[in-house]
Amino acid sequence: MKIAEVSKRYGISPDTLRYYERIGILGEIPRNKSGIREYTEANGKTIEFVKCMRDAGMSIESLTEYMTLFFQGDGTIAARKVILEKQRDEIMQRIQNLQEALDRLNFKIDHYEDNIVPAEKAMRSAL
Amino acid sequence: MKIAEVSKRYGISPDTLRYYERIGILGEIPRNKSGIREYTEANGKTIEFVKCMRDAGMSIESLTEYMTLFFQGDGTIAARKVILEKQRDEIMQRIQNLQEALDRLNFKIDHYEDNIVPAEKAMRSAL
DNA sequence: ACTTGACATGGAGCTAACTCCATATGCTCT
DNA sequence: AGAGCATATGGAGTTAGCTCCATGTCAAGT
Repeated sequence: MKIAEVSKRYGISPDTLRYYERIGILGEIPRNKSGIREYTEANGKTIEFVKCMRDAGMSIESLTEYMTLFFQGDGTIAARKVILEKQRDEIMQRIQNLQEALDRLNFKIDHYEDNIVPAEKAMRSAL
Repeated sequence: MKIAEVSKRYGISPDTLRYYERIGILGEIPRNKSGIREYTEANGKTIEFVKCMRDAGMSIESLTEYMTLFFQGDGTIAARKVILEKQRDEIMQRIQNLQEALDRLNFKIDHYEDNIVPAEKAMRSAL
């Protein structure tokens, strides 16, 4: 598939796809005889993984490091696992932060009711 | 308390604290007679909230909007609630993304074992 | 009085991660 | 063939959110 379709399928702009390729995150994307990118299904899988990790806050730097190792083959499996485990820990930390903020927001939102109701009462009694 | 203590207590650099103040996120911080900031406990509560929301990915822009309304008093309660609810939805979405990435990472990490073990066996048999 | 260290201010600088642009080439349709 | 549209490339520009710096003031210790 061409870049426009990949862009649409994964919700990543063509510019960003070319950028990812340039910095080595996607490996080499095959081209047709006139130099146009023809993404394979395997490329699609990579892109989906990258998108998922980016959405989870993994840095471009870590992704580049991971993918570079990946493209080097099986000899790098142990090193890659270390990166993934570190990433997992960061994500768990992030989930904890988010949960804390969520609890706090829910508490605040619930208590806004306590304030709004009297405020509305005051308005009504002012009529 | 002075800026250094606040910085240490909440893990935010003095530069960032001054920056937050400048863009209106913290309101006016009281000064002593020689112009030095003397943060009150209330300022501390605000800072803690800001830190929590920033850690949860709330943008500076949204925080500024929210805090500006907050400092305008009770008339803005309804508007503030809307912002918090929107933020809550974003956080829930983010948690979902993170959970998805986490599942994926755990799956990958578990399967790395499947690859590493044969690789290690190969090494041992090569000795 | 002098040195030292925390603090203040305005503005410049920085990093990550895109995003946009000018220019060029190629495919497709009529 | 000409029009119109997708794509390619190299490089500049953008945005968010800080972070650093030069310069200056002030309070406390010696």
